[in-house]
Amino acid sequence: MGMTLTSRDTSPAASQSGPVVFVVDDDASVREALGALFRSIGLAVRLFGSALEFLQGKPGETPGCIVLDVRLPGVSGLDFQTQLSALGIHLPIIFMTGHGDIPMSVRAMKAGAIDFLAKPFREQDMLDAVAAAIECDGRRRRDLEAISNLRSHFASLTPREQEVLTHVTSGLMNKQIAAALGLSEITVKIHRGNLMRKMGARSLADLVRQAEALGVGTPLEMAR
Amino acid sequence: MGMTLTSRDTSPAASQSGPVVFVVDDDASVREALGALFRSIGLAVRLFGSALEFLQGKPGETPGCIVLDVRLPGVSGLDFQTQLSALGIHLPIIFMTGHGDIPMSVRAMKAGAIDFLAKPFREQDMLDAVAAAIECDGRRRRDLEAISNLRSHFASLTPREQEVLTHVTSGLMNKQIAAALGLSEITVKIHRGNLMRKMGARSLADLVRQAEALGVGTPLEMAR
DNA sequence: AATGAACCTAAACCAACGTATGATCATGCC
DNA sequence: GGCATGATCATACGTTGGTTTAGGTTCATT
Repeated sequence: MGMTLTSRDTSPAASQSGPVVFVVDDDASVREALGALFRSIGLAVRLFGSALEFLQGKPGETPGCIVLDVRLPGVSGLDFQTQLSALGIHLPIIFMTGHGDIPMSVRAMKAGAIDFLAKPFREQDMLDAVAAAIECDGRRRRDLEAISNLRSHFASLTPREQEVLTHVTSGLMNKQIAAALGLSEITVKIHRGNLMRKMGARSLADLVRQAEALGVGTPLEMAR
Repeated sequence: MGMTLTSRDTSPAASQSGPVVFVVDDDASVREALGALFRSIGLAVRLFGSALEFLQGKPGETPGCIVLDVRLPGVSGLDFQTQLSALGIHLPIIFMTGHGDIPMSVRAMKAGAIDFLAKPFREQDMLDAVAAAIECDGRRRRDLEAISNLRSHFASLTPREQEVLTHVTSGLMNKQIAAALGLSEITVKIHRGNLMRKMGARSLADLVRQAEALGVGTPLEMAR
């Protein structure tokens, strides 16, 4: 097969199709074999010969996972894992290697890899790992989107409203918040009503949970 | 930060001394060498020649970690890891092996092992792993104790109070709770006041956070 | 100059919350 | 029987929460 670069799949709707398996391996035959394997179960695939090539694409938005050879031209797969993390690309990684050792695999797993397969591996093991990785990425993305929504709601609050929110979710009464911020109680009530509406919180319990997810308004550990 | 608590493992007051390293290896010379190593930095050590021997002691209460050879008489170290988990013994495990392979190490790490060291390893690596494991166990125990306190508080509530708590932390008003439980509003107020006192919650925000930690009173995912 | 956004406040009002006080009833235990 | 506990309800009172209406300021943008 002369195809060396990205083999964009037939499906044109690359936006919201499904999870994609990014295969990064310098051995073209391995790439192609893996590509065929994943396509055989209906997964979209993109193939890359190096880390740089992979970065040239714009991953990170697309859901899926990375199948990564430890030995790459240029950087090592382990270092690449670190780079990706630093770049904010948190796609689950499945490592594979022909000449790996235990410390290598342990380092990869400690750094969050989903799996680490020594060549030769059974195809089923790879498929299982990819399935787990995609499942994991899906969960991560759902969680991320949930708190992203929360954050945008929080960002839509005025500074004052944000202050009031943190005080409210800390369990302070309107009177106390007013004193803390140098306001009258009625003003606090106004802000409070506004922020409840903007945050889409239908009860104080709602708001506290949202604040918990956002990491705001929990000043001290609860007593006892 | 080595807490230089005396290695008086002789004393029967094993209650609140410090973290203990449980070494499980069938090779007596390895056991002794590890024992000496850990004692040299002020850690308490207990040595075992087999998994059974280890279980004969009463671990699980004592904070610390396990240093475990993969090859053991009887069960394999990996299987033993599973057994311990099933037994509710969640001490962090550091594996070591002279004849391990990558799948073995990956399985161990996936099952939650702190580290997996191939012999021969550097002493410093083992010490680092043990330090990390003890730190991890400390965190786990602190978290566990916190929610254990919460649970005992929750258990001290009467059935009715528990019901009311879940409804309150779901964001319902007293009136709605009363309707849901077939009570009058005043009765709900009574229960509510009592449970706030018993739970040691000084505000509704407090209570919601406690309920969150307990996993009660979060009926539906928040809208939007 | 005008507009709008964010901020602040007040008066008035109603709903919700919380805590007494006092009482009834059933259960289980000594 | 006597006792404690849990559960229930009522009346009453005071506090807290929340909205509406009706103002006011400052500041940046238009």
